Amino acid sequence: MLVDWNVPSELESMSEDASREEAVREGRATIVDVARRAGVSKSTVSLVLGGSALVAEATRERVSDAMAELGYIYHRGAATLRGARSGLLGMVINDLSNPFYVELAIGIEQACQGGAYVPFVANTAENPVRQQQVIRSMREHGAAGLVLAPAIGSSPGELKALVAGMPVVQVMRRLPGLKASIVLPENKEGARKATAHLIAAGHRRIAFVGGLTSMVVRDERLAGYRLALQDAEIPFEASLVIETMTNYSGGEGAAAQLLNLHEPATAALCYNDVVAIGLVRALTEAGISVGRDFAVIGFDDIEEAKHTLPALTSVAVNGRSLGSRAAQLLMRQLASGDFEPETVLCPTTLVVRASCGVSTINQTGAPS
Amino acid sequence: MLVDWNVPSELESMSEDASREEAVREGRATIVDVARRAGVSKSTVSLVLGGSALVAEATRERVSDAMAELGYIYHRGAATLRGARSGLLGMVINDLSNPFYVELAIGIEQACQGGAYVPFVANTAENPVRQQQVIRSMREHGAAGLVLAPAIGSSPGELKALVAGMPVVQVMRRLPGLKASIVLPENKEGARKATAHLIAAGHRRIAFVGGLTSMVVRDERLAGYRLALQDAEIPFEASLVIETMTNYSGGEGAAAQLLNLHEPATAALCYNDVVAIGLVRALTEAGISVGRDFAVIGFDDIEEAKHTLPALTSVAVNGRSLGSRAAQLLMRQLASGDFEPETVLCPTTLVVRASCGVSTINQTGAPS
DNA sequence: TAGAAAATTTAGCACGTTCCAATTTTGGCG
DNA sequence: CGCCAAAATTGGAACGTGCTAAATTTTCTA
Repeated sequence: MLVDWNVPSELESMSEDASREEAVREGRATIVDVARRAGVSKSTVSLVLGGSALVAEATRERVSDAMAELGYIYHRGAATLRGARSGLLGMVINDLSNPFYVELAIGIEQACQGGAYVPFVANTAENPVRQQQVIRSMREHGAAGLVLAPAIGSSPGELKALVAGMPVVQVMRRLPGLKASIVLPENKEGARKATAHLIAAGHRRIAFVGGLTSMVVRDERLAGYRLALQDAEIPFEASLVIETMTNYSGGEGAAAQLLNLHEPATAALCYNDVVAIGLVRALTEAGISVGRDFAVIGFDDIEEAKHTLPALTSVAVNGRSLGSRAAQLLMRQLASGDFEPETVLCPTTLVVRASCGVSTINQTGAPS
Repeated sequence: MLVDWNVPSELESMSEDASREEAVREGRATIVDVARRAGVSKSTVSLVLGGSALVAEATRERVSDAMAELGYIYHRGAATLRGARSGLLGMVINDLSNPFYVELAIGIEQACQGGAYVPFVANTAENPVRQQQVIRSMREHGAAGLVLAPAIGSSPGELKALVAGMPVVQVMRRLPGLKASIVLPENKEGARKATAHLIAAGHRRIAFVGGLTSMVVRDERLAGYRLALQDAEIPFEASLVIETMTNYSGGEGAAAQLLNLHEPATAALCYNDVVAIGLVRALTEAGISVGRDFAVIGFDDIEEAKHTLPALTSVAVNGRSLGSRAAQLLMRQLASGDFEPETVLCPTTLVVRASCGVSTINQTGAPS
């Protein structure tokens, strides 16, 4: 069904010769309409649009006025057809209901502000099928490149064909088979630092809570956790590692398991802040004072972490800067035409707040 | 700078006659390439793409195979040029760092799942200038319609010209001069209900916290608050209305003001949950037990509200359904071609949790 | 003021698609 | 076997823009 585009907005004061033709025009004004109105050729209008230095100041002004009067809107579809860049950057995000990925998206957006690109977000909701659709759709619309936070269970094989010849920057998760750049937080080192902090505070029964075995990021964080234990010569204990969904309820469900252990945990490093907040909540409801009787550390340092009670100690990943880095990398690759994969590791910082119950006194204490 | 598109992906097994030509081809495969490979004309390929019933089953299959082999990607730019719908729905959101608007965006996304449209998010960060840019960019890319959560301070005049002839559905905020549909929560009634609830619990010093006078939504919620007071014959007191930024810090800052009043407040209805959470946090830190000594009610019922301590009582707006409604309305208008403005009011529900300290005992108590 | 040089403007094709009208193929039936 | 209708396929003209090469105008130089 064809809808009537247009409805030429109220134009006052047209020159008499132009008005006849414009009254007849259907659809949006084109470069040719502008040209006619300004009394130049369409080539000149095209030059004005491109900001070319070739066109005389007076002409440029006349053309600009004509564009304003006609409510001219540039037709990018036509331009890409001719080979121009679309100026679209696709961002394919696996879970927008997770605040961390929202931060990531905002970071990407911010990085695009100055540049010539407009970001274009889609949420795959961890659904590989939807991810395929979304990426295809972005290509169809001529996206110049992709920032991809892959959905769990994406198959690199299918993606490979879909993104052939287009630069892709992965964030957070690495898809093994995909030849593409990647921007990652220092997951392992961050988890190591956090765990070491708990150990330094005297904890020895430290749990790792959240995520599922299939998740690459979790593996990295878990590896950091194990490394810290190893450094402190504390034996690793499988029962202290709890798999959950990575949402609030996941964390809430883990509380009981931690407390019912034969020898209960006294501290937990969580896969991310959302899980940690759920855990804190459930522990508090169970009558345990988090920060005094039990230490919890999260991961990501989302905005919300500052505003829980007690405020959550967290390994700060800074989603915004991660997103910005990814977008910048992508834009740089687009500008240079060199799509050689790069890996960018973003440092993590342990932000100590009340939930791990470590006052400055303990921080300098002996490591057990 | 022109970048090399393409890099034709590894194609195995081509028929000998086709291989010569394809080896030479630059750029992405076109409908003509597919046609050649399948041994049909480009018109037939176009019909296959359109799912036309005209084309014979055997032919359709041959064409589909050719498309798969060549990694053909539909070029929407070219199609819109010829008059086809772009299939793009623009979503212009004022503040993606507010979880409520994220919910809204997710709702829009979900509504688009089945349909023929792909949503296209942009965050204006409450910046009217950026909003202009973003809307312009969306038009340039051929967006068929817009869901618009207007930035504070948007000027309807400028927008009007920009969206002329394109259906727009506003959400949450109404721009006075703009002739466009709008989807709104029942702000006034929701605020009235919440306030009445506090009054029924015995409170008489009830504050309204958050937002700035220029905000239309706030005016509506404030009106509901005043209405409830009036119904209970409690005089309105200007010092109980506190303006703040609509973020966590805004709520935090309000706590001191509320407690330092000549006659301190005992309850607060907040402009939104984010403000409410900030307020709860600051009150708790000041040693006040929220839910027992002080009642707080938020607005929006974001996911986070369930997970604070105490859990936050809130007027549930359901951002997702609001977003879905908006997207559905827009798609319906696009399908029918009838852009007559409509107003959709979404009901709100008071979700009672611990932060307003009302056990069932108090709920039935006398109203003052 | 002619002629050259510089500055500015323009004609026209190409891009990948859709749609219309026209053509070819198929199948049924006398 | 021929004819006709229905089914399937096709050629070619747009659509709005960018770019190249060429045309035109203006400015400068002698």
